[in-house]
Amino acid sequence: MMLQRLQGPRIFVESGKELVHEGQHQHSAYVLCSGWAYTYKGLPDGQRQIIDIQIAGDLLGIRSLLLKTSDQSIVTLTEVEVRKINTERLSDVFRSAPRLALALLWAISRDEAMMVEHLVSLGKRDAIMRTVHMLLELGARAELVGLGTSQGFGCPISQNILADALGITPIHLNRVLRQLRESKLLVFKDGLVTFIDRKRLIESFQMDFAYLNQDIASVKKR
Amino acid sequence: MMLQRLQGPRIFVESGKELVHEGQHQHSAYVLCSGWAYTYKGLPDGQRQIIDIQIAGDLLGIRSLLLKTSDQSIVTLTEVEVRKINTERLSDVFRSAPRLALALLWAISRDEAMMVEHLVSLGKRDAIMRTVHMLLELGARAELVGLGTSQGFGCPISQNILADALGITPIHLNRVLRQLRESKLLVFKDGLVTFIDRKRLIESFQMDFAYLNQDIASVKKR
DNA sequence: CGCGCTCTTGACTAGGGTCAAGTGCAGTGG
DNA sequence: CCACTGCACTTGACCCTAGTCAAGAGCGCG
Repeated sequence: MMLQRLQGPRIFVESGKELVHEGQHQHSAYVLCSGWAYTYKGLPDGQRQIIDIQIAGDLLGIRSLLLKTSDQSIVTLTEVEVRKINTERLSDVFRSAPRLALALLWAISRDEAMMVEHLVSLGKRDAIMRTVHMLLELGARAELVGLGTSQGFGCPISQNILADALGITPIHLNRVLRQLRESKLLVFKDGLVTFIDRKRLIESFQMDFAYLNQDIASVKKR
Repeated sequence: MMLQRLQGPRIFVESGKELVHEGQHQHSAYVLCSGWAYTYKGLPDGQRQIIDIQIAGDLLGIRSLLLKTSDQSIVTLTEVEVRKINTERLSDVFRSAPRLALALLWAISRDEAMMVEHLVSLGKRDAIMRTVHMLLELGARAELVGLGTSQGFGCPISQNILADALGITPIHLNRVLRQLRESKLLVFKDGLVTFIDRKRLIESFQMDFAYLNQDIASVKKR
């Protein structure tokens, strides 16, 4: 990617830190080079809904990049390595490299496709399906960047956090995980997700992950 | 907006037609000049989750604009007037008018902010809150483009469709609407939403619609 | 050692889904 | 003019998924 031109120096951040805070005015976007993070939105009553979970190669905070104040918070799940994206030069770069603008747009589109899928999960899938879907998606993405195999992947997410992403309570998530474990479909233990019977998982839950492998439209080829 | 340069001629489409179909390859984006539409994603079991509802002034299909195949369908709720957005010239336009690229990015961001809010609703709010939130949001947006007042607005959405957007069954939505009617908060009848006690609605449900009025970040001013 | 964290499990409850039946149209055709 | 059909909306009875409350286990850490 030509995104290099937009990037600042490497920054290392420890686990559990807030990279961007909801309501923050001077916020920037980052490329996540290594480690895990998640984006959430808080509710007035103190609850929070996790919007998405990011791994190496993902962009952080592009969503609210152009908004004056970020409406979401970003928190690290592990130690991470990020590079700040230089937003002041955006418009210059677009002029000199319009294809980069398209690349950025494409990255955002992929991001949105995942968010849409998440939204569908919360709207129409029950707890087990949500859980399976999320873990399979994370597994597929981890595999794409070499952080896992088709058998499983290291997943530094606590049940509390995963539950906040899935829109269910940690207690119920725990029950679901037990159920999946007992029916020999997958195991999530000690930060390690193991797909025992991946084929059966995908089939019996009718999952479709095409949206992860979206090609860029012909628009770019010119 | 300078979006004019990207637009094709006016097109009129009747109510209930699919503008873009899920899985379609040659799909384009549109500006919705008048009328209502919604975007949904279908599930293998025949259900569907409505992602968002669009009114005059909104963009249709920008989300999957850069993806080879659209993963969502767009359907008209009324007769609509749209203008096709010329995507072949995108990269040219970006070169000559990089600020337009930013404007587009900004439009996408606002769009995403609404989607995030929708996601939060599905994840963390119960049926009444979801309903109130959705109707207040639609009301605020309708008011912004002159299609309603703070008292209410014309809302050409059937309970079935609204339920599919809210992630609840039409039956339950009906119960919720009755409850809201009986507690003298709002009435949704004959395609007309009337806020009886808007202040109490917003207060008792702790709604925050700041995300609808996001200013563009300073990035653009250069 | 005790505190705090994540995880686990059980018992009970409630919000929302399912099933089923009925009402009130607008459209259509006899 | 009056069936007859189809659709959007209502409402009731019942059930099940997931939330709540409560308690305990295992573990890293000051």
